[in-house]
Amino acid sequence: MGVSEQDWVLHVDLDQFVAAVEVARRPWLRGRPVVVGGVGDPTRRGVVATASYEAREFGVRSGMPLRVAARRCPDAVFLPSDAPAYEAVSERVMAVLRELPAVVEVIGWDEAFLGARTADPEALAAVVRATVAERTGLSCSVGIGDNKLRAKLATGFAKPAGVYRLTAGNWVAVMADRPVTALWGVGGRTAAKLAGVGVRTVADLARSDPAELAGHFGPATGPHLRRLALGAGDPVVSATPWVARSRGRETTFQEDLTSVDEIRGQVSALARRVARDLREEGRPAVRVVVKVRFAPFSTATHGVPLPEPSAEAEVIERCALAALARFELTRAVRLLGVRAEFAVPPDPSEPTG
DNA sequence: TCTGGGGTCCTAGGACCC
DNA sequence: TCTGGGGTCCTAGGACCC
Repeated sequence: MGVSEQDWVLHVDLDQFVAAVEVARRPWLRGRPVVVGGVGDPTRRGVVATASYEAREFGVRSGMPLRVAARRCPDAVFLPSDAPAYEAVSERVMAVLRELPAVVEVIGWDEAFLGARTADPEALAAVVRATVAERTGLSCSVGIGDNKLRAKLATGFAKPAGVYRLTAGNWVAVMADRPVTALWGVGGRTAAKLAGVGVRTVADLARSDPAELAGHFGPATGPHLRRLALGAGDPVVSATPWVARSRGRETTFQEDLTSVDEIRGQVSALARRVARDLREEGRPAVRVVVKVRFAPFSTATHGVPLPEPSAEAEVIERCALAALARFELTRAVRLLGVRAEFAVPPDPSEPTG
């Protein structure tokens, strides 16, 4: 053996996944700007879930209001989100990945970590890309790293349809001068707060004092931010399936709600919908949380514990209405949500009695 | 520009207990 | 009188991600 084998993390991310699924079943859309989101009507409330690369050329980005997307790209084809279709395709892709010589950890519809021991991770990445393309018709990008953080960030440099390696060896050269938002887990709010103490780049953050960061961001988050800037991350890929902590449903109304009776009725409907999801999953909830977004855009939540674990529609509904009763419903409501929380799964590292 | 829907995790403050 | 010091649990809010 000429080259020594080593443990690698590969991050596989499907290119413009949702748009690609839609184009696959409507081949005449290939090459056109496609925007998926909301109910597929840019004159109504909703945001962009995914834009095809052709639409991105016009400055359309995910999270952008659909009406803004329509202004930037009037010729785009607007489609509604079809979650069940994307879930079905996602499952096929993950099944294909599991046939490869690697441990597969699914982290979303369109992405997964692969753990593998190999002397040539680029060769494995090429096999992943070719196999996914051949078996599903979808294009993906692959990031190679010595931990999950670096592999995930590497994918950003690999896109579209490429492969990139980011390790301790090139971390400083590639990342040091980038803004802190280049890190996975640092968003605009944290970046603004960091800028307030003179920290703008990944290098700035890497040389910050963890204790000082703890003072600004909390005992866990502060030091964690600095570890991110150093490129430190979890190197272990696990195939153990994820156990959900909660299930919820929420709706933004096309017209704000002002009638208390109507608000109650909508919360009842959402609660019954959640209860159905719980029964299909076969897991009882222990707590129900109601979310209210008032016009123009302020959000509050109230929750109530269930008297005992339950997935019964009557129980979930009654508790949701009890939670709703704790709000002062004096303003117009643009969104209502109901979320059911499960009992926290036992921590396998804790010894039991 | 006017802001979806699905989630997860962390933090701070108050309640409560000894 | 003018008031400890923790530890733990619960809740609401905030930040982030896809």
